[in-house]
Amino acid sequence: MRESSAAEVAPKRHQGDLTDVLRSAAVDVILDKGLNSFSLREVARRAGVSHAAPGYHFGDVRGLLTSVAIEGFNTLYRETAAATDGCDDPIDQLKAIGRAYVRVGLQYPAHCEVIFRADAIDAEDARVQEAGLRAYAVLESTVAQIASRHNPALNVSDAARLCWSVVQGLVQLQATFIQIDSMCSVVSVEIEDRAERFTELLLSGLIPQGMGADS
Amino acid sequence: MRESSAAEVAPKRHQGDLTDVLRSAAVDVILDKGLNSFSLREVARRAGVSHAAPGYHFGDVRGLLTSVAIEGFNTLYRETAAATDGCDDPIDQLKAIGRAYVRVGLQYPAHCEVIFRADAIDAEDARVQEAGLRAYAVLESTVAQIASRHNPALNVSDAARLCWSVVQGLVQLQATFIQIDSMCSVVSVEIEDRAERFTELLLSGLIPQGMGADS
DNA sequence: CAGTGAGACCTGACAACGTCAAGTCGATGA
DNA sequence: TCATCGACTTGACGTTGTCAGGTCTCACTG
Repeated sequence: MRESSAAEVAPKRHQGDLTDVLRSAAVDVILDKGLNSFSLREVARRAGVSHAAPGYHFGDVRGLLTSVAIEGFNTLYRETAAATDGCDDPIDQLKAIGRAYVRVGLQYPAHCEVIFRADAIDAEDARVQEAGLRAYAVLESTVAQIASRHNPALNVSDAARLCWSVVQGLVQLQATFIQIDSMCSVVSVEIEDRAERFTELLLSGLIPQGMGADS
Repeated sequence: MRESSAAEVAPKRHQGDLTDVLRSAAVDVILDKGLNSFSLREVARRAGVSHAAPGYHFGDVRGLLTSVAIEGFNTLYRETAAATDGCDDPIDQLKAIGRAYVRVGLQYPAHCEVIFRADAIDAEDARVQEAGLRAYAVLESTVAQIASRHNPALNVSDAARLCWSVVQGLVQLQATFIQIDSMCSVVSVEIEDRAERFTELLLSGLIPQGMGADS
């Protein structure tokens, strides 16, 4: 995330990397206007450039959002990979991934909003696909380790996708959960805690007969 | 879903329920243009009315989409409730709910796309909240029965939300899964089968020591 | 049966948007 | 010195959401 100290005051020309400035302006716009009132012209305004500059660099709206999505996947990869780095036990790794995933969801909500919005980005873009696959691979390899150590019968692909669905659903539904809680006058659980509890519920299923996984 | 045999040819006046016609036209537009190139004017065009008619009935874009979301939640409630109706065993009920959920996702993709798109609809709308809660209650009561019969220690709220997250994540990620499969040259699993397998993976976690639940 | 009101929709207008074509301007290489 | 090229800008066009005001029809009153 490069600093954008220049280029924010008035229209200038021939900046080196306007793309970074534009992308981060785009994130800003998503954050406080939401994705469905996102506009290239607003991005241009915030970046202090002409209304057509974003189009020049990213082709069109999809192009810019796709670029944000790639950044998001890379962040997801970086964070989950880093989270698993410390620990050897794949079960701890899985918990760490769950926490990392929702943490990314909290810390970069704009990126996460864009990532799986297939109709808003160019999902066919090779760079998105590659970045996404790389992030997914972290999860799958952890699940594979769990399988080999604790449950050889486990279908790794299914289990990994189950985990992914869980965190993805959680990130998307958290707002709804909070709403339900408030309607039922219950104090809401923090999303990271929820992720932890979900992972444990999942785990006691992934491991037969409840061995391992000291909670 | 009322038939809209009239009002489709040319602008007419004082039709009884233009709202239904407009809502179903909206679903059509979402289906073949996607939610992010959704436009009220296109809806009006398909319904054969003036460009401002949708605005008159639904206030604005959010209003129309919110109305679609309510219809979606009601369908979800109807289908899941019907699915659980036949069987007594709560475990079978849960499986049936999972299947019903993804079936609704397949059959009414437009509604499902809208339902959890908090930024596109008015999530504060009381009717949406009520409809959503009603649909969720079906799931929670099934999970509660599972808990009382098979695992009294189970946190029902957590478990129900875990299940919800799973199906929600699954519906949203299915496209990505298919993409991954095709990149790995693997034949994709049908989403209903995937839901079935996910439910079983979940279940063997929800029930301690692997009792019950003949697979 | 004329008159009146209201509801349901239409017409017209406006600003904002995405996108494209064409222009401009600084740096770079010959 | 000049041509060229990349990085933007300017201007324009068609489309959109939304609002104000008009119009038509029905129901009802007297």
